[in-house]
Amino acid sequence: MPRGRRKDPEGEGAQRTARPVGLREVAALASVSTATVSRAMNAPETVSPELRRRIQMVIRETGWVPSGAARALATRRTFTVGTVFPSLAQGLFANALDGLQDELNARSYTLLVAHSRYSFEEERRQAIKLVERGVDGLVLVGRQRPPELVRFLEKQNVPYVCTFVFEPDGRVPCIGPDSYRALYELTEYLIGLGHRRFGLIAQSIEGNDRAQARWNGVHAALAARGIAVLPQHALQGHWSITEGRRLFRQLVAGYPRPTVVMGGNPFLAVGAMLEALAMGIRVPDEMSIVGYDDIEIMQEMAIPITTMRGPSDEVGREAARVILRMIAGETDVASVELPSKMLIRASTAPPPR
Amino acid sequence: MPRGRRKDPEGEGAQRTARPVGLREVAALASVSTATVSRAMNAPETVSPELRRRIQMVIRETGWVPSGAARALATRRTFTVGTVFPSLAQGLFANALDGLQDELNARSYTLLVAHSRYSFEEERRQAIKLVERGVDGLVLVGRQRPPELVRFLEKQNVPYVCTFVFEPDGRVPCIGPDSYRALYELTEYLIGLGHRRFGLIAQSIEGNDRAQARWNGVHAALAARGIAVLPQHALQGHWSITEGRRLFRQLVAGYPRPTVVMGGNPFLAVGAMLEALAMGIRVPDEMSIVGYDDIEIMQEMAIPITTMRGPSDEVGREAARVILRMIAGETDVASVELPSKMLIRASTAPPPR
DNA sequence: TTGTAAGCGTTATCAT
DNA sequence: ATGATAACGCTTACAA
Repeated sequence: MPRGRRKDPEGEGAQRTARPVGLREVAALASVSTATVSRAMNAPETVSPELRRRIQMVIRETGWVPSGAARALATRRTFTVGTVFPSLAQGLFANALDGLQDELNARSYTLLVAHSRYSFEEERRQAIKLVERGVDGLVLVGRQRPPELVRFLEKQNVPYVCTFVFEPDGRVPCIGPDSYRALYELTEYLIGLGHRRFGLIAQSIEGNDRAQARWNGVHAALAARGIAVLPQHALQGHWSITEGRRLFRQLVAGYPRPTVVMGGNPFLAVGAMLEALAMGIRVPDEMSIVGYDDIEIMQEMAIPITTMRGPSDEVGREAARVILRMIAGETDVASVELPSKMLIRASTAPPPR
Repeated sequence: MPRGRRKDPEGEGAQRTARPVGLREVAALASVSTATVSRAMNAPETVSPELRRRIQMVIRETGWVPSGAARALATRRTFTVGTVFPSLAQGLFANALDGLQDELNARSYTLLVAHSRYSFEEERRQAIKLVERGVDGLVLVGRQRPPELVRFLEKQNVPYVCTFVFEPDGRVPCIGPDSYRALYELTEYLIGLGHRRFGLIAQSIEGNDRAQARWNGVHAALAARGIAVLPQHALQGHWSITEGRRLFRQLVAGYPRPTVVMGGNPFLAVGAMLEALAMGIRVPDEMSIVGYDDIEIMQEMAIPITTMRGPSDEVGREAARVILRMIAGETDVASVELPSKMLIRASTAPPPR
């Protein structure tokens, strides 16, 4: 005769650990059924004002807090959205996270976060963990990921969106700037100024389709004009101001010098600018410098830096809206392209002579 | 004769929406009881290798993912920690979040985030929401908060820690730098250099006990030497580089000028420095400038800025460790002070003449 | 409008 | 070592 967990509610056994109040206690105290309490919470209009009042009182008095786990189990919804970002500390993602949280909060969703450290394998692990936790939807970064993960998400029927990219192929909504086009345009502007010798300093594009798309945009624009980049004029490294200085130094050490240097992110651009100033290179007369994306310091420097500003908190906000629509069951959710904006500042001019 | 939800598992009704595989299906396919499958997951050593193998196979084949909600309901644990930070986008908090996530992830906990936008009321709401979601513990910022919230957390028995502060009073663990002492020391250093006329630019300290503690430290150090700050030399505003410039301009417009300007955060300090350079004020000969906390640009500027570096990702890491210990039921968890470090750079020197 | 009770998918107790 | 089953705390179909 198997018995399972002992029942004994208010039986002889003097319970030492007073069970926390639950829906049942509230119902009992308000002299209604548990169903009514539940309705009073989730569909107040279906409960008579009188009962509603009584129930509210009891809830207040007892300080009852409904159990999310129980609710999730019963409804199969957690009202929770998960994100796997490469990093949480980088300005770009931190801003997006902030926007995401803002928008989710407004619809009383909660945000679960994880980071992948730019590793696909880690992204996969984290995403799976989030699905186990029961997230209703997922916000990921980039369009590229292991097919294994994609299959998993499809099988589990977890909706997700890709952010910071815009490569609509109709399968999964993308929310972000079209980095390719943004850099294509920025490059065209520079070509228009007369530049022909380009120097490129970028963070490593390995496992980073956003960075990849940016460089593709640059090269495409150059190729369209028959311009080639000298091998020693295309450098990759880490991302930081210090790294920007280092790469810039390396770039201008040889001959011929580029007439314009493009930084793949704001830090590299700031580093390049600082190093140029330190080396006594006159910007923009001797050399132009541009960046990608915008941080406050770029426009506050002695010579403000021309750049293409991407939307980052707006990516978060829009991603929230889109994923919520998918969760709500909408089937025709489209990708949304968020515009980048070219900010022409003092760091760019026609090449010397 | 009430019936509740219809049961009919594999009854006549051809279920169109195939129920997702669950523990039961796995158990059936492996020809074991659900209890055994559960054990194979949570205490493998208590299950015979043979069954373990069989179960693993079935799990792999079916792609079963355990339901976090059900598990949470049964165990009353979610393996989830929540945070309510004033902002997610600010470098300080973004770093802490990153460290927190890192450390939690290593112990397979997941992080739920919310932000309060520096509002106590919002902090309260968010914290309650997180508790409803079932977080096992909470990481908050600062020592000060509505007693209502404190009571709530105590009543619900949710452990929490306070970060970015160190004011151990034995009740709740604090993890952070002693900002008061940090700025006390920085100020003493400046006094030691000979400075007597201090200019202070800070972000608003309203509802921000960390910023408050910093200024208290400055004023205490000054008071200890009988130094007073002129009213027009203590300015408050927003936090940003632009704001730093604005406040600095305002500060030096009058007479007498301070011989040293202290910025309450890295952005204000950078702004002050940029404005000083733009105005042709020679730093540090004519005027010294210091900041609080450290961001990369501070040491990369033409004149690197002296500052007191606080630990920010370490705050996250340590907070994770401490809250996990509390969740584990440890009762004697102490506060931990994380050291600040004075970084003397080129922006400070004795006052002119 | 309100009540009854089954069911959500696990874990854990007890018996074997 | 394994199995049977109650319990976790809600929601909801159906009946009244």
